[in-house]
Amino acid sequence: MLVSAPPSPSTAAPIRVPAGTTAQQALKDAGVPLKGPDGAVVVRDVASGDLKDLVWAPDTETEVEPVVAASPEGRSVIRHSTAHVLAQAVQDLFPGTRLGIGPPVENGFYYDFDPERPFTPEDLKALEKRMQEIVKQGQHFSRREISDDDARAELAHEPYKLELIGLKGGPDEAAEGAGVEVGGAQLTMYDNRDPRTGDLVWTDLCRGPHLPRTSTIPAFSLTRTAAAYWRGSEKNPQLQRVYGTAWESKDAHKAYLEHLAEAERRDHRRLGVELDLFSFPDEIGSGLAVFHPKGGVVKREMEDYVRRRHLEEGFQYVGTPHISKRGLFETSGHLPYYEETMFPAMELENSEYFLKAMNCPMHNLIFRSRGRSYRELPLRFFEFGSVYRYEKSGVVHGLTRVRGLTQDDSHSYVTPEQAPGEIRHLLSFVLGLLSDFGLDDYYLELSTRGDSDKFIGSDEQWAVATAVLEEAARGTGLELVPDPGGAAYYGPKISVQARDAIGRTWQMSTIQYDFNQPARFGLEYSAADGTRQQPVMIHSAKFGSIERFFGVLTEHYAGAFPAWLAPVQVVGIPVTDEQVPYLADVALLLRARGIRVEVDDSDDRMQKKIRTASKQKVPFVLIAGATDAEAGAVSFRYRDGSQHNGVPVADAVEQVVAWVAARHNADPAAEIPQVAG
RNA sequence: GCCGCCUUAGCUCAGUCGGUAGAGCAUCUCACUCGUAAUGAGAAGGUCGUCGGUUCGAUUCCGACAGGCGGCUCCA
Repeated sequence: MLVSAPPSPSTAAPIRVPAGTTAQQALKDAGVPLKGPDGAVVVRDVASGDLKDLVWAPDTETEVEPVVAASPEGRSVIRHSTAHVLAQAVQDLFPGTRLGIGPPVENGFYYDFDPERPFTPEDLKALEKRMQEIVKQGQHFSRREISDDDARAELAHEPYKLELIGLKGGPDEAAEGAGVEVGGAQLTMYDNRDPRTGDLVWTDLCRGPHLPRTSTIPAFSLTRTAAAYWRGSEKNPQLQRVYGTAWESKDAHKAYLEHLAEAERRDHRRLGVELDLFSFPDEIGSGLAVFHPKGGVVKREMEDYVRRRHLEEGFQYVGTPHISKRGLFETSGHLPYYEETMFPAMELENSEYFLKAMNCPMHNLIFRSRGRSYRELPLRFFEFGSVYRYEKSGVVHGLTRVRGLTQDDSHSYVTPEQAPGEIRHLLSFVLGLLSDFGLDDYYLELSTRGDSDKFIGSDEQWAVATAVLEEAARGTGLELVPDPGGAAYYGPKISVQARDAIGRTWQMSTIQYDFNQPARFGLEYSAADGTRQQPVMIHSAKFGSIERFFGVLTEHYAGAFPAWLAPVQVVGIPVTDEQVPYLADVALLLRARGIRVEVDDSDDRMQKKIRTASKQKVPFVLIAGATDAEAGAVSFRYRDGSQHNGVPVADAVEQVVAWVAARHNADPAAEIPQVAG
């Protein structure tokens, strides 16, 4: 929670606040700005580390540090105060609406409500307008300590708040975000007061701190409404959540909205249609994608490269069917945990068959198909395994959450001694693979066992497995984020979170250490001393799923795929019809070298053809008019609009071939020297 | 699965206070032959998501279902 984050290292020298003086006055006297992005919005009590309102006046002389608007904590305070303004607006416009909680979140805030009826988009506009009025009024946020009993009396009409009072000071599981309401031992109310009359306008149970006045909120907007379960559990009633965003300046607000617009432009679902890559026909079913020829090219290039790299890294390509009898998933232990998320069984010949939701059990059968020797280990099986998962209807989302997907799945069978080395090997392999595709900014997450009883195996086994993974992860020097309780039931995992071109993170690769399935399948190998030993199994998916990775790559490149992945790498555009045969000959030369090339011989004008090629994000456009044809040359137009005119055909072919063969992820452009051959 | 919203031509969207519909782009045809992001003209294209109900009459109102969108929950 940002509000209670440790002091940031950039804070200036502490400021002395004399007893009985407000922090605000002390800052003012010290010349600390109180306006703008660099102005202080709250202060930190240096001794306790707690954040305090600017109007706070300590009883004894105290040292404080200013917390400025344009800092993570400052933004949280702005957002939290904006959430209060939203709640006030809601209760103004929709009297009788009960309040849930309203914490700051990444990039904004939300507030949960229990209204008479759900909010409409028009309601949102009206609320935003009312909020602007409240902001303009400059109401004071005024802190007031209150006893539990008094709070219960005062909030008798707010059942959700009453529930929070009962949870006060408890662990964070009270409710995500509840800490901002009832975080400390002493309950406090925040009264919003009219700046002129001092009249009480509105009040809310809140821990604070807050901005001094509503008019100190620099910029905000409401973004969407949604339902959310009270205290995050689907067993509880659903409340109406209103999301908003708030920033330290109008510029920062604008930049964030622009970021959202950019994300929308990059949305792979939109680009999938525009670039004719894939679709989700209703007739097939929700969450089941078909890849069109152009998407098929990208997918095949991805697969070809990944398959090749696996073979180079010592994996053996295997193949397994899409369905199997029930017993297999009972042996693996998956069924008790995942039957509900598997497609229902089909009954035939007195057996129940399931569409497979994971590949590992079948790989185990390949391992077990004959006796294995320690000399074979590490034994690495890999395939593009298609699995089907009955994802709940509300979670299916483009290519990133589907019901039919293909995992680039591998299982390494190793001796316990080999496990650390194999995990290091896998980690460097997946990181290399991701950067080959242009994703080279990532951090790692270590998912470990939680308290729930879904996890099988002994504490000691988990401890060993977790230690092995953690050591390998630390060895990469990358940031490692803990994820307690996030492990699979059979073992801990490392996942790679990659940041894309606009800073969003996606879970990609996973590496899991599994001591359970080898036991359940009775896997064994003959050791050097002739004894039979149980191998350790290491699961690894590099892309996670081909579909998801396709979607992420599409968004990362905004549809402008690197030349080596581009569905169409070269489009030939004749200035007039006369150059069509000439360009057709050039295309033949390129095609003979494996380049995907088309000649636009439609009866559009040349400018239109250039526009079409640009919109299709083709990396190389080769233009030829009479001048070029006579000179045996072509003119390059690159994706950024730059040109390179009069290039001899042989050189042009070599340039394209070399660029593609090098698998550059950057865009070719005129300024980049193109080395022939 | 839950809550809300949405579904009209291949795509993006107008429209009909209940009398079976329109634009731009894309497609096709014709003319134009042009040097770096839209040449012009014309044509074709929709049982208005599906199934029921109300009605003389439903794309429009109501219901169910399917699909989509935004969240929540979930995500081996």
